Amino acid sequence: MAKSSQDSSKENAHATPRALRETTLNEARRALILDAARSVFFELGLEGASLREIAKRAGYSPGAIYNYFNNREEIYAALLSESLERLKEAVDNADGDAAEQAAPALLRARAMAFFRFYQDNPQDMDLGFYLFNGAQPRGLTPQLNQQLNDQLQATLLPIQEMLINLGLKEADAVAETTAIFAHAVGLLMLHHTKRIRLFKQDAQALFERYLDFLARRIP
Amino acid sequence: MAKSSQDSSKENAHATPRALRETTLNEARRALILDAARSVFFELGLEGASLREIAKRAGYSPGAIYNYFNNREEIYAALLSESLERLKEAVDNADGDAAEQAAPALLRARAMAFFRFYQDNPQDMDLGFYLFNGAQPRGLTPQLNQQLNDQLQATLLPIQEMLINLGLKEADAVAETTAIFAHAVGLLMLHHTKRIRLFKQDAQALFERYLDFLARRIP
Amino acid sequence: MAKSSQDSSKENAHATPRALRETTLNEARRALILDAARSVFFELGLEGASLREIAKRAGYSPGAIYNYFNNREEIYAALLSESLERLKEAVDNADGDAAEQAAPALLRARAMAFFRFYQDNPQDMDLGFYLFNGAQPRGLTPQLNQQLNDQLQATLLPIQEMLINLGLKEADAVAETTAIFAHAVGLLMLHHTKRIRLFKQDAQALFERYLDFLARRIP
Amino acid sequence: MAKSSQDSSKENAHATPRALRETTLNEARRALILDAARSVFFELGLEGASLREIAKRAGYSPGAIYNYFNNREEIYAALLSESLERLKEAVDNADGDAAEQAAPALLRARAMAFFRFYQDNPQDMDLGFYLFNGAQPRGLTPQLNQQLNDQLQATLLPIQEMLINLGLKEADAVAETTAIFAHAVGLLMLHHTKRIRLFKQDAQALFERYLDFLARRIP
DNA sequence: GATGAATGAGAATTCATTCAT
DNA sequence: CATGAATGAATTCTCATTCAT
Repeated sequence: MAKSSQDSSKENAHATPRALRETTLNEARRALILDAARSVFFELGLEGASLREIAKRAGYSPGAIYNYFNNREEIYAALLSESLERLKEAVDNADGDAAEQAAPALLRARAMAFFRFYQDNPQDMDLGFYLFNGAQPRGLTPQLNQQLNDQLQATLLPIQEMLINLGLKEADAVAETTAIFAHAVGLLMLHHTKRIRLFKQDAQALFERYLDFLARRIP
Repeated sequence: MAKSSQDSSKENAHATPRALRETTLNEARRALILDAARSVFFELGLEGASLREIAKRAGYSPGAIYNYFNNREEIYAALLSESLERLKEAVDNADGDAAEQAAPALLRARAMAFFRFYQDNPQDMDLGFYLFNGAQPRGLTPQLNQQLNDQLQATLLPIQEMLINLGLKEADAVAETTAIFAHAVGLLMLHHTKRIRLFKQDAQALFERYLDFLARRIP
Repeated sequence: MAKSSQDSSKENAHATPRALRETTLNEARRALILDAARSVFFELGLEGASLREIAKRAGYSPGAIYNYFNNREEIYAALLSESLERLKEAVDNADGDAAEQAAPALLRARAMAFFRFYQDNPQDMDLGFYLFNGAQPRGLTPQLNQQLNDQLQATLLPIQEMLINLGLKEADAVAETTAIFAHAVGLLMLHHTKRIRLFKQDAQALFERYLDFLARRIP
Repeated sequence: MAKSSQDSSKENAHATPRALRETTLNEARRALILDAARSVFFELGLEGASLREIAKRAGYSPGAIYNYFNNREEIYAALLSESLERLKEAVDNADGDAAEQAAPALLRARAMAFFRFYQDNPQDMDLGFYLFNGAQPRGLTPQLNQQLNDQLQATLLPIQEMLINLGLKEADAVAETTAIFAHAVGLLMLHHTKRIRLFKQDAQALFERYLDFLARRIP
């Protein structure tokens, strides 16, 4: 089944050459559709992102899409999942040269990586808001919904870990992580909708300011 | 020009009795439509809020609506404007019995009033997100957009004033107001989309926590 | 509301000239659509009878149809209802010159009228089979279903009355009416599907034969 | 020519061992598909019986089906053919313990067997109506159509024989057989569509009543 | 023989908006 | 002012069938 490409690496373990080739092809085509979907979504936004348009850009007839996805929402879910993967990578790689540095520096690096990812990729935020709207977005199976939730949480783990590392108790670390997340989200909203201009403020500067205050609270 | 009734008070300044009567009638009918729109929007959400449904509830035919609004978005804008009025009222009345209290208490009361308004009225948040998405939402004239922006800012003024009152410089007060706003928005997003459950946190508690830390920074 | 034209005669009782004109126009347009639907249904059968095709033949866009009918099934229901009206008329008028005749002659005249109606109008049979398929055809409200059932029954009443007139007890008359109905339906099926050719028989002759035997049983 | 497997016994007469094996295999696979089709058809009805679903249940890909049938209708034809076989079997076996009984009892037993078969297997009736609709159903070759007609006729032969046995002339026996067939079909229609409820009658009781009257006419 | 990707036509609805009346 | 009929474009999704592999 082409439709469940998630862990194809394992599935391919003992595949025949032919099956392997087909799976690979399939994934390439799935990726093609996802690329088209992303481009549509980013250019035309939610409203313009119709199956027709996605199919057209992918060079497919509308019906063909259903060989790779069960419905429109699943495409978005796949897009979001992939976006969260990139986010996770961004946060995981935040330490970079600073890997040897002290915990406070690492905390800041990771939080900033999170912030910068969404600051630099506004469309990824839209994606998240679209699908994270409501407890269980229509069209998504509970499994898919759960998976996306898990991915989101995994993304924030490196920040939480560092807070614990800095001496916070588990409970406090979770609360603080949530607060950091919320603060970032709020600022990013203001930033991307340009409402922040009303206050003549800069989102990134404000987020750094928040981290400054945080650093003072956690010695 | 029945369609731009916003500042009708000024327009009416030198109106003839007949024109005045008509304008008044017009506004009453506009209000009727807005009532219908609000009820639709609150009951069925954005998706279900079709012009037809609004017209039906207002006792009008679909076409008649266009005598009062240029398009569907304008109705939403009017709804949002009215929502912002209610928000402003909520914040302005926050002092309540505490009016005689010290500045820190007032700051907290006002910030909490803002937070609570959106916590208790999720639909008002939806409205805001729908129209505040993007620099100049489709279907809205720059004037209308500006007006909504102004209303939003006016809403936060009481908080900013109190920060100045507490000794912050104008610039710092604006920054802090923005930060409070952002933090509230971020938490409210997590709250209404129920994502906050992932972290097993409570939005209001976290917001109060934020205000606690703020109070320590501003003695 | 144009959509419930059923008892428009009563509704029009005290209508203003304008309302009257509009109602009349409306019914004419409804009739236009029904004509188109009938022609589609009769030419292309069930499968080809799409809303699109009906709209095209009626000179309407697909969406316009929905001003007159709530869905596709309702059109068919209206078609069937109208067909049953014609059937009823045929049976009611069966006595004709024979009105003065003896009961046995009248019974035969009525039964034959029923039979002939469906023999001469095969499409009306298709219509009936389509909508009378299953206890409550999808898309039909219970009310509509009930109405059609009632119409069907009313159609057979003149036959039943005559059987009572001939001395049958109520219960026997109902059973016999049902049997006559079933026999007619069975023969008509064989006739219209041309299966009767296999037996080199003539449907009408067989039905008359059935009535002959019946006459002998009921002296 | 795998696709016209109907009289494979003759075709195999002088087949090479290899061809024989292949033909046998083929028929087994055809049967597999038919089993799947039957299960789909009985579970989901005509509407839900898509080629895809049939293929899935048969463990085939959609395309593979076309190696065994030229189109969807042909599958239904095969299903109907098989249904008629079962019907024939039911009628042929009707005599049962009554085989030694008098002709009137046998006539009744056979007619009732016919009736009961369709009363107990509504889906077999649907199948028949689907394909016996119109002189030469779409998608069916004249040959196939002829074959199904023959099968249907063969089914009624035991009844006709018994009528002759009871003294009816050939012509009368055919007419009476047709009438019995029609009466059964009409009642079964009323029964399966539940219309018979309108008259508060029982289909089987009415059919027995018909046979009672018939018995009196044929001493 | 079998696959399954792809087509292309088609399905019923919905809706904001326009405009003659 | 108000009507409501009409448009026309759009929506997602389904399916029998074909065909390169």
